[in-house]
Amino acid sequence: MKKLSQSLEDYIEAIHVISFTNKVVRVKEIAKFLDVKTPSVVDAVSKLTKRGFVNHEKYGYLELTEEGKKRAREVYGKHKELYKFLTGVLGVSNYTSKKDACNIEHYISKEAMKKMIKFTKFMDTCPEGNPPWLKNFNYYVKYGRHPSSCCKKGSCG
Amino acid sequence: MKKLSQSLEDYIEAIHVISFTNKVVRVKEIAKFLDVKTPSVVDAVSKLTKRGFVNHEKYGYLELTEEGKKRAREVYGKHKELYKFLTGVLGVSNYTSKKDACNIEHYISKEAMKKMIKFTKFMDTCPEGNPPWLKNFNYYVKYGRHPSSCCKKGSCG
DNA sequence: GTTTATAGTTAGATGTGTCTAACAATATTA
DNA sequence: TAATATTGTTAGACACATCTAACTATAAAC
Repeated sequence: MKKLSQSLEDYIEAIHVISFTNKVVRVKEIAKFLDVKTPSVVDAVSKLTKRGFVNHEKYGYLELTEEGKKRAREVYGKHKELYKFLTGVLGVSNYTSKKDACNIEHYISKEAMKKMIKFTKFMDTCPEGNPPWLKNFNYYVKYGRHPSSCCKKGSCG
Repeated sequence: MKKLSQSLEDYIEAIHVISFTNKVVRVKEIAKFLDVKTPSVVDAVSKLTKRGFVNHEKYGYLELTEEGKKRAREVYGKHKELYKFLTGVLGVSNYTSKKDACNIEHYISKEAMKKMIKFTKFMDTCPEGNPPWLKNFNYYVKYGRHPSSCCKKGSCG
């Protein structure tokens, strides 16, 4: 897989996400989305075009190539899963989880990501519904100790 | 708290960690530790000196100021906690956990870090010892399904 | 169909972080 | 203590990512 800087990955991801809601993607939209000025976008897009991730006709619309889409799905997939884990498992606020996911998505390994996804799924597929250990963790966060029922009578870890 | 780039944080952390085992810290050691050339170290150290994180006499030894030590402990603390979480909770390999911790330590928020530390502690202080949910998670990773005992007879989430 | 507004581009500057090559200071050792 | 080896520094180059200001192309309005 070709190496891309965090910055270029962000541009690809931005194009991907913008195209969920907009029929076409324009330079200006990307600038707004990433909070940068348009010349920065033009620069980045030109690099991405050269490297085969983006199609772009001068003064026209932008779109991801197949390779670009693939990469965007990878990065955005990590984003979503990180967000789910941070909010759903650790109970981090939505705002912070989003920010953290935006950063961490560029750095976390495939291996760790897989395990994290597994963990979220392990939680979501609990036969009991809301898993006892999650309730116990939330209790632990709130009161700084395990609930008295925790691990007594084999109730939960 | 003053802002520092990932790179400069790495230099501070390197000085901190090297000083665990070496009486004195030298430019060459940092270069080896971070796998960069010595001019890069000199550059970074000069910036850190100007900004009050490092004391350095030309051609002499290096040491962190009080502010530098404080920052180093913060960053390295995150590193250790991330490592513990990745290996201990998610079961990521030692090698990958170390690499991931090295990157993520610069980006993760205080809020998420706090929750993550809580979670590790929640695991470590389980009255049962090894928490049932962790065993169940490992089972889930291995076999792709919850063990039959899971959440039956109130055994565990 | 001109004029005006909007969007996109180019040129040039800045800041960061890295490198190689050449040079300077300290440490080692003969 | 003079020669040599090691370590540290400086100078200059390059890549990346951003910006402002000036310019150009397309779109909208009159």
